[in-house]
Amino acid sequence: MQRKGKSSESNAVCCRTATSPKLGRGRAREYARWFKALADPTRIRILNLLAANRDPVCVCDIVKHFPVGQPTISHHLKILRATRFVLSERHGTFMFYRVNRNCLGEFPHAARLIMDV
Amino acid sequence: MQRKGKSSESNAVCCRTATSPKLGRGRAREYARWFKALADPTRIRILNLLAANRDPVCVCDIVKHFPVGQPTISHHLKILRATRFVLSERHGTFMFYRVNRNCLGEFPHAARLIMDV
DNA sequence: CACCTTCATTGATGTTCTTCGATGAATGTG
DNA sequence: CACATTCATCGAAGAACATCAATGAAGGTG
Repeated sequence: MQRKGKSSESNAVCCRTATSPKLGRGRAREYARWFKALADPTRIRILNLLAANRDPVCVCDIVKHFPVGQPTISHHLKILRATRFVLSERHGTFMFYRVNRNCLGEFPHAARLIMDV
Repeated sequence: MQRKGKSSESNAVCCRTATSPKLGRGRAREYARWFKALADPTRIRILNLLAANRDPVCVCDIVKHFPVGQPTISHHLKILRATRFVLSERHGTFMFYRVNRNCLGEFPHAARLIMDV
């Protein structure tokens, strides 16, 4: 590579050397996991359903609105809970889920950390 | 929550019926694709590298900062470009990439559409 | 205590994703 | 025009993912 200085010195290849990313590999992995939780249409709509309901919703009621089985919904809920997008509480046999509205504020924050100077 | 008519009729299972998601399936797929573009640590760090450089950066300069090959970087750039997270322009043999800062504003917007009432 | 309901977990299957090496296309250089 | 360089694309391999049917666990009901 080393496209050579027409005269001499510059051993810069194409352009000038770029500044490295500031985000460490660990933190990038964290963010990726966070975004990956939203990288599925069903999960996005589960989140949207929960947001549309003021009160917590139980799993069987969520299942009714989607063309996938209950184990799949449980799987998605587990991912959403692990990333803090939803919160859960149990009442007897029932598990009630609700959206974690604190997450709303984290979006601009994450965006700034990744894409801002 | 409608714990089922102790006496008779109500065949409602657990609670009261929940409101359906407002986001259509098509739009949810769109958003999922958008978030999926950020669901990889390498892509997040590429974005962060481009954001850290005021001037556009060429592919070979990006490659230098990552432990993956040039075809892989090109693949990631293609995804980031398709989702408008980065913009590109060519100069001779070189392709220069830069972050699309307009995307910053889209994060809170998307979050509100999905998670807000 | 036997039974039912709700939900989570397991194991399997097909699809999608990340990565690689090899190749191709476009452009510049002697 | 022959050759080198930059970058994109292709095909393959392995990992990760979404989904399902079956099963398990926890709690309520008679």
